Amino acid sequence: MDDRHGQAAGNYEAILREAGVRITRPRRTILAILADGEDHPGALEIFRRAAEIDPAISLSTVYRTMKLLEEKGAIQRHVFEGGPSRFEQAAGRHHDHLIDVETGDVVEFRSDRIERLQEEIARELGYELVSHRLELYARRRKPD
Amino acid sequence: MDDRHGQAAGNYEAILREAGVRITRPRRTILAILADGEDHPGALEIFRRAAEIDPAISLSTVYRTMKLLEEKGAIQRHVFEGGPSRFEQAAGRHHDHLIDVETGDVVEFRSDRIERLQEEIARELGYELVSHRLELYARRRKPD
DNA sequence: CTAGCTGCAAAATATTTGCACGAAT
DNA sequence: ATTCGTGCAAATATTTTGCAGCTAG
Repeated sequence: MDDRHGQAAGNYEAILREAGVRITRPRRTILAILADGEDHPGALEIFRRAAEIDPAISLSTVYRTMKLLEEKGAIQRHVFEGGPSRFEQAAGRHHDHLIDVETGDVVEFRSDRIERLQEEIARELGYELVSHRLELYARRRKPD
Repeated sequence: MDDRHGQAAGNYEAILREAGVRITRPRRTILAILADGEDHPGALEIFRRAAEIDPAISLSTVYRTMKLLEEKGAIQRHVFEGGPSRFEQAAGRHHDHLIDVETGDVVEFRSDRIERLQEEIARELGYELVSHRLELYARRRKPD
């Protein structure tokens, strides 16, 4: 079965444990939310969802945990046009994002051709590619 | 001759005048800086350069002017990873950016192939492309 | 036990805005 | 003259941090 998410929750804990980091109550709560989410929530949204489970949790802890997870490579941070940071599980292979400009929804996609072209361009300019960011801002096509 | 910049300064004024906007001292100062710059300065950097010419200028005015110019389509705003907004003249044809992760320098490039692929991907996903953002974060290749 | 976490409040960063005065048309 | 723009200070939004108490290992 494709229990990508339930699996990922355990995976997060494993990653943190291995890094010698304590598994605390707030962290477990946040991890569960990340593992559950099909979307790309921001810090505040994660905080809201976490507060429902454990009202004692603080926004600072959400931010601290996100930073920690990002450093450990467990999640990825995205900053789409004019908005706050939003997060997603790092599990799965690399992909880029299409953002629905009307709803804010995010669609993931991947193009090996574009990936290759990027490497090529960087090389041509005398650089070594470290990372990249490709975002398509688009509007759902109406069948006219 | 390729007096892209001197020309652009006048161009800015024309754009603003046409929009029924007053050409004031601070605006003229900021416009001159934009027209001059070969780089992608942020609001604070523009403010610093402007203050050298006219110490009375305020940071608010820089922000207000940038917003105005952006609305009029005279400049483009970029928000690169983890930094404040940076601006560039909208003149010239579309291009993407490679950011030197060590120095923050920006190299402009353009790839018709990538442009086409993006259109294609959006269409395949059932969307109509509105705009996009492609940034390559890279490090200068050392000749080993 | 005790180093690492947490919540809270305050700071930091980037940007926007209300207001009374001054300048452009 | 009148409207629009400015500087200043205060407000906003997002994220980070100092600190004293709490807790996981």
